[in-house]
Amino acid sequence: MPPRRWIAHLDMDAFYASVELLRYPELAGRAVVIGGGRRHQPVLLPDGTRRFATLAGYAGRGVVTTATYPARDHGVHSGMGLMKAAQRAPQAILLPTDFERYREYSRRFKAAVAEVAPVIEDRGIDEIYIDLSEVPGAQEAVGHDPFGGVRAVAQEIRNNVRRATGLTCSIGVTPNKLLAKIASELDKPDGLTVLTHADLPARVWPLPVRRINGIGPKAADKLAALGIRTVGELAAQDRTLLQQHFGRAYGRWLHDAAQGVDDRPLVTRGEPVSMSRETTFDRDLHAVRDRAELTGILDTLVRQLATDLQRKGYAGRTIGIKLRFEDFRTVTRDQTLPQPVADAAAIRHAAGQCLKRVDLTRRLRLLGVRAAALSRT
DNA sequence: TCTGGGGTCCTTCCGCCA
DNA sequence: TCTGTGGCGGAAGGACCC
Repeated sequence: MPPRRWIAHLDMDAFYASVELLRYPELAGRAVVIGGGRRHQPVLLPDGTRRFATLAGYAGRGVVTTATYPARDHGVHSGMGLMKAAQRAPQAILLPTDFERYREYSRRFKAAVAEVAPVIEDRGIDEIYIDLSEVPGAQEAVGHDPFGGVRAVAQEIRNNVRRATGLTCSIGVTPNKLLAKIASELDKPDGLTVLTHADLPARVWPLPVRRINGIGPKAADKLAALGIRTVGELAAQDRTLLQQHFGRAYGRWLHDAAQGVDDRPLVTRGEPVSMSRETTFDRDLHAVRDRAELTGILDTLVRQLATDLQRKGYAGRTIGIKLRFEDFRTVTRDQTLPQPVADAAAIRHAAGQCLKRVDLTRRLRLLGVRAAALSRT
């Protein structure tokens, strides 16, 4: 008999916030929000304690990157504007993001997982998929629990992550990536959920369609307009009807997803496709009136991108810019060059050419530079 | 008080060419 | 030669995700 396929999805619990709590243990149990700019660093007082900024009176354009669970209880969620978060939880502590530190903990937890199960798909800084099918013991029953073996393996992974980082995570273990991603959220934080297809009607079908990875706000709205709100309601739909409304490929995928069907393999990381730098201004800028300031920002972004490319050993043949106007409309312009480039002067020149092809009547809120069609140098 | 920054992938359109 | 078709690379936009 072929081994049963067991795919785990591991998600670190409130990752950035939890890393910050490791260095500021006095904040444990408090509403803490990570986000905003460089300001709002904690200040070390003469008596050895620290003074933290709070959300009260926050002014500016930032959004919440992560919130601790107590902050979430006040209705604060990632992606929310900090101004709005300040209204909901003015007493919450505000900390700036420290990506260097999060990346370090990310490396640590992934190494801890790899000691137990080496087949890993990277899905960003705080989550991974793991193939447990071939891990010794994973296929065995334990006592009356037919899935006791794989449960034990997942628990061992959780213990190892905890030992290596001091952090908790949540794991979902199922026959595929789609269900594993859903399952890891069912018992968050610090949870372990094992599901098979037999559990679908009871555990997955009652969930809102948004819980399916790949159904975003647009698709969810469109489904709601058809009276489809839960995964179960989606599962009950006729495939051809879904294809009529969502196109052949996406319609079929929706239908499969609701049945828990997903045979995508794990992708053990390949080469990057693009690299970019972008920034949102403190205030909207006008192409003519604020020309000097815009030029300075563009030069900085170009230099950062060139540094990133060179440090990682890549060059890009397609250089592009991204502009966001005051009304949030976004445009991009690309230029493909005869040869890949990685130096600031060449990127700057190409970006300048792209910029000429945009109507710059409206004021701008964001500027970005991108290199694609990457090759190793 | 609106709405960050870094990505991936997909679709559509267009020009070029066989 | 005319017309059609289809592949392909590049460009633009959009949806989605962490």
